Amino acid sequence: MPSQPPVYQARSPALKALLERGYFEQASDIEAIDAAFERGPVTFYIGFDPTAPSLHVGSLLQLMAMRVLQRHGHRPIALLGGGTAMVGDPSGKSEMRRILPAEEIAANRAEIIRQFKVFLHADEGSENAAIFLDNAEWLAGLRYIEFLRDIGRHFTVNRMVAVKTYRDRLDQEIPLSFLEFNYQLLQAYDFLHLFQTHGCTLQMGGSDQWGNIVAGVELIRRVTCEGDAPGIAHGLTLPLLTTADGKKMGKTERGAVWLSAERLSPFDYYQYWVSVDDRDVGRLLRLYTELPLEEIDALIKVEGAAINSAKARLAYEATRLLHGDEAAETARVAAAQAFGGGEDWSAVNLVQLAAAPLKLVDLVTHDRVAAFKSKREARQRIEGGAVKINGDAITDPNHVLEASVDEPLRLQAGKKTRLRVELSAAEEPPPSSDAEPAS
RNA sequence: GGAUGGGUGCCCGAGUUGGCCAAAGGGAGCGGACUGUAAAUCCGCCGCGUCAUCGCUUCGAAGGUUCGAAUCCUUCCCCAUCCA
Repeated sequence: MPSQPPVYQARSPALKALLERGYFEQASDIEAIDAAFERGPVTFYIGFDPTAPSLHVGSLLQLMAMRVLQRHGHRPIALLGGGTAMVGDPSGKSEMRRILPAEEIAANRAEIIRQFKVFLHADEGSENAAIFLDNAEWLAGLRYIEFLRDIGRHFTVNRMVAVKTYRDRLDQEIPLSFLEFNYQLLQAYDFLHLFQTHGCTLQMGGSDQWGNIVAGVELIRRVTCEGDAPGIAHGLTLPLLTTADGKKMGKTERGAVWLSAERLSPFDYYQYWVSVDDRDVGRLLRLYTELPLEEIDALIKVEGAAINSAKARLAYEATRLLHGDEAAETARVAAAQAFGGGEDWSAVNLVQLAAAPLKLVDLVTHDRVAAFKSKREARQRIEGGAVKINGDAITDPNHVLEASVDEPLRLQAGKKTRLRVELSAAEEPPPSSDAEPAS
């Protein structure tokens, strides 16, 4: 059973904000964390997995929480798991993950750090400027024997096996490799390292990270209690978001909702938020925007279709935070026109193709449009009335489109695809060139 | 290394007396209707193909038997459990 919503009355503004906005799931010692927040700036960290070329809205939740704390004067460390990524976190996974080559992980790093910087300030000279680190720095050079002796001895397998992540895997008799089994030690070691080198006393993470986080808290206690100044560290987890219909937040069939504009245009990002389930709007406004709570309450206190304006606001604010005012405004206008039956699509994405005359099926499956997966499917959908041009359904897949002279075609394909298409005459077809580029 | 049970389409999961299997069923997804760019519901689609009662490629891999194989044989690879 997930723990009940905490009734804890926070004294520190920082914790209060986390609680009110819904970022809190559970903590190792909530009162101590509260007290620490009150006492002064706390250095805290969250680890991010660099196995994808961009973060997505799942990790955005963590960033938003960090942002809240940073705004309250605490110092965030965004840790890139370049080292642990080579091991692979088994948390919440039923199968061993593909292990990425080091080069690929390194290639993802720059983009992810860029995204960190959108949400966390790292201003020179600021007390609580965010710090960006990669645990490959200290993990890559670890020596096995030393690690076992210094760190490994603080862990008992009995305890490790009791951790939910591992226990589930064992109970279900799904193989858990020794490699994965070590993940927890490495993450605990990260925390210890940050504790010792940066005075980091709080680790946060998704609720699936609970076991790993607690392991770090305990490791710090064990290691430091041997010295003269026992150290105390804490852990706090954020809820694992699921949408009202029970799916993981941020996953669509078209893939994850990426933060990178190259992988998901601001318009599509905006669209993601506009089309969330009614029941999720309030929660998402609290988590993914910085609107005051009273304003959010007012927005969602409406009946029926009026909730759409709250969604529009959610989409606008979320897009603004990530892509900036201008992109958000463009997306807003484009969406309002394209989906509101407007004819002014000037803000809608424009695709220019030099391919006229072109059959409708070919247009709709063109790489640059990609509304349907295959021609076969496209044909079926077209015949079913899924495609409209300039507002009129066209049900003949072989309908031929000529070059658009005056203004681009307004193409509607299925529920979500809205594009402007500028068709110009095809260039001289390369004479059946098998003259492939010499390579 | 040995024994046993397995590897089917995005996922789960039928199918193994050889043809009626592009492969049941469910889920997910997609499209349509209804709506509010929501949910629920209903209908349709759901390997690919120049648009097809046609073709091509799929049932771990490679061969083989056969008029014909996901279904039989051989070898190999992988996974799980137990034993060493």
